[in-house]
Amino acid sequence: MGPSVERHLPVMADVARLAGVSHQTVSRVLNEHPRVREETRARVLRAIDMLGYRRNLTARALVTRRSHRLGVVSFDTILYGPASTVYGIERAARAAGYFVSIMSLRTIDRAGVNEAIGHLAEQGVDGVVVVAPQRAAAQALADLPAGLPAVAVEGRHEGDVSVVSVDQAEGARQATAHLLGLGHRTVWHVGGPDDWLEAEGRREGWHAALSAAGRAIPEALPGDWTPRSGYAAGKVLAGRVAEVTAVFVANDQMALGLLRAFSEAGVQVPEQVSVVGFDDIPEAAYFTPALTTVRQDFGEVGRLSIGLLLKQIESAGPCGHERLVVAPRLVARDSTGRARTRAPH
Amino acid sequence: MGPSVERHLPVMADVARLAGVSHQTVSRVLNEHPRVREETRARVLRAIDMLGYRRNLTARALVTRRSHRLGVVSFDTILYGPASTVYGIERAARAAGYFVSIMSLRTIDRAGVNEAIGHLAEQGVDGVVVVAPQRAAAQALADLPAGLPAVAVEGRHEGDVSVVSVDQAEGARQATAHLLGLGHRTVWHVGGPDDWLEAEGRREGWHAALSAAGRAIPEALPGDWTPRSGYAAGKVLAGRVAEVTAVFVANDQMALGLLRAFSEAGVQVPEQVSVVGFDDIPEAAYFTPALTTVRQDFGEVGRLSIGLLLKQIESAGPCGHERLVVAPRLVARDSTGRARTRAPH
DNA sequence: AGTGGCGATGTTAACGCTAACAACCGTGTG
DNA sequence: CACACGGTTGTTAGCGTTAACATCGCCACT
Repeated sequence: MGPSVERHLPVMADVARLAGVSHQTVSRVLNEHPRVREETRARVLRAIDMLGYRRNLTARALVTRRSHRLGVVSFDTILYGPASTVYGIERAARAAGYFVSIMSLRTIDRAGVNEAIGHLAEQGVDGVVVVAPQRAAAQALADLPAGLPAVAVEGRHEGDVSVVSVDQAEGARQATAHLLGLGHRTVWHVGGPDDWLEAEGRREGWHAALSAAGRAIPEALPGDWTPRSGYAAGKVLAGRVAEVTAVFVANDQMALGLLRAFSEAGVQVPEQVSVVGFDDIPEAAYFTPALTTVRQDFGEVGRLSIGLLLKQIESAGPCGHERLVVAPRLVARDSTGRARTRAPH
Repeated sequence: MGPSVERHLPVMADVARLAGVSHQTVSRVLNEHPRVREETRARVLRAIDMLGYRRNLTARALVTRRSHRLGVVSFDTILYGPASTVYGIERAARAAGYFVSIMSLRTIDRAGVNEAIGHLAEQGVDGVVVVAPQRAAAQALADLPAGLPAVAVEGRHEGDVSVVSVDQAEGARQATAHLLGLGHRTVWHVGGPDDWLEAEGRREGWHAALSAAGRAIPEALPGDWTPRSGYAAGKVLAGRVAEVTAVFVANDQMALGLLRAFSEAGVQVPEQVSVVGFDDIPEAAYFTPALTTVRQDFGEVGRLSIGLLLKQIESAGPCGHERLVVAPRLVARDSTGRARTRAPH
């Protein structure tokens, strides 16, 4: 039998020996250093191939102090929004030559977020993206480990962290304005959970649009993003169908529940009531009726946040916190229509 | 001013100096070695706290040859199924003290999967979970880097890799049997993409259940998981409503499209046609009508796959490939009902 | 012919940690 | 009182890589 089969994986020194060069030359070939003779490079590459050598990026990270890995802290990555955001981040990171380590949290409290960031820092990530749609998560960014580059996504501009977010208020304004433009006197609202910044932004945009038009502002109904809560809100609104002609629901899942409640109560959409959602989940176009909603560009959010993070990492300093905003856009479908005319005009 | 602020992060030696012990003692405290005097431990912990020291797990990984990180290769992590699976895996991994690095692929070909696994191996993960619902991904597992522990999820039992999967055929059988039990003569099927193993399993289960009952087996309609394709299938089936009384759709999103097509065509569900989906996405209970579907336990899949992987890692040897199967279960809602009686019984 | 310069390669010393072994100390025993 | 022993701590040597510097030819120029 040949040499023991159960040996270590080959290391640079093994390649060097086989190629008849020093391990540093192997390193140079791997790092595409320009000052290596073509013939030497070929010999090294052949040796690498023969041994099936793979470099150990852990050792490299130790000496270069760069792991080429980024951490992502998120919350409930099954929800369409966070899942899409994380996906966008991961794609952008990989395009830039970085890996991504993920921590999804079940509970979002300041301590939990801090702990997650701490773990990632120990693991040696070069920076972190915190998808922080909740107030508590945004606050946690105030006490980051010193010197760790970080970017918040969907967060609030607190502390010295750069933030990338979709302009929730703008989306809500578009949704509300769209409904007012169709002749509705006012627009009702089913909101998201109070501790979510996105819920707050959407509520604000809705409120602002109504104010700007000088319309009455109905009290918002509470919701928690789930279809169930939208259903409950729908039951309530269906009972007041005389006065309700348009509803802006803070996300598509709740809009689904609301449509269901309306359908059960015999309320016709859009003939009696118009409905707008938010998110444009893949199912939205196939709701009955197809849902008018607001689409967010998660890919862009991912690209921008990674761009900002890499700028911090590469400049090796806290280079002024920025705030980048991505505009959402309304996608009009069949759940919105002209208001029933109460009085002849 | 005190000592230069722009110094390195503190390392073990700094802690040791401040605590008046050797760095090895610091290491022992951190690793909860039993042979450390209580008072020494306290002094070290105090020093750690004062300096804000965090250990460098990269250095630790280099010497222990254990990164406590696992790689996950997946595909389109926005889809409910993969997203849930990845989430389940991540939770189980963290519960076991492991971190997770994710690579979501856009295209699933053998080369792409291999490359992803290779990158993760270089990064020093202790093992990989490959969420391989497509034939091509499952095949890629045949040529894994030697010595890298791996587990496939939703894959096929090829090569020497352990596999954890939901019993798709069983779920489809339950769905089909449920419909037959309601008096339907036969059950139509809208399938998933041909290259997905899950689509294949669901089709097989449907086929087997019909065969076992000695029923006619209609030709399956093609689909690609999207609501759009379900809608198209729904249009076709609505045109044949005389003969179609029950449909098993391979996932919930397509079922949504199908319900929409039925609704547009005036086909009543479940009065005229019963519909069953697969996945139990959070929206399913709020479709109109609420969708009868098949629920998969992704948490269990995550736990089992991590369990299998850690067994391989800790035994440090390829300990016989296993095949674990998780049973899905039917969730009956309002989209299924008794068959219209053609002839008096 | 001597010297400067540059391209290609080798040598040495980290990076921050753990494993292995050595050393020390107080105590109980022959 | 010498000695063994076990609990506690220190010392040394890597893990596999890159950075920094040293070396060695070779050619061009004065």
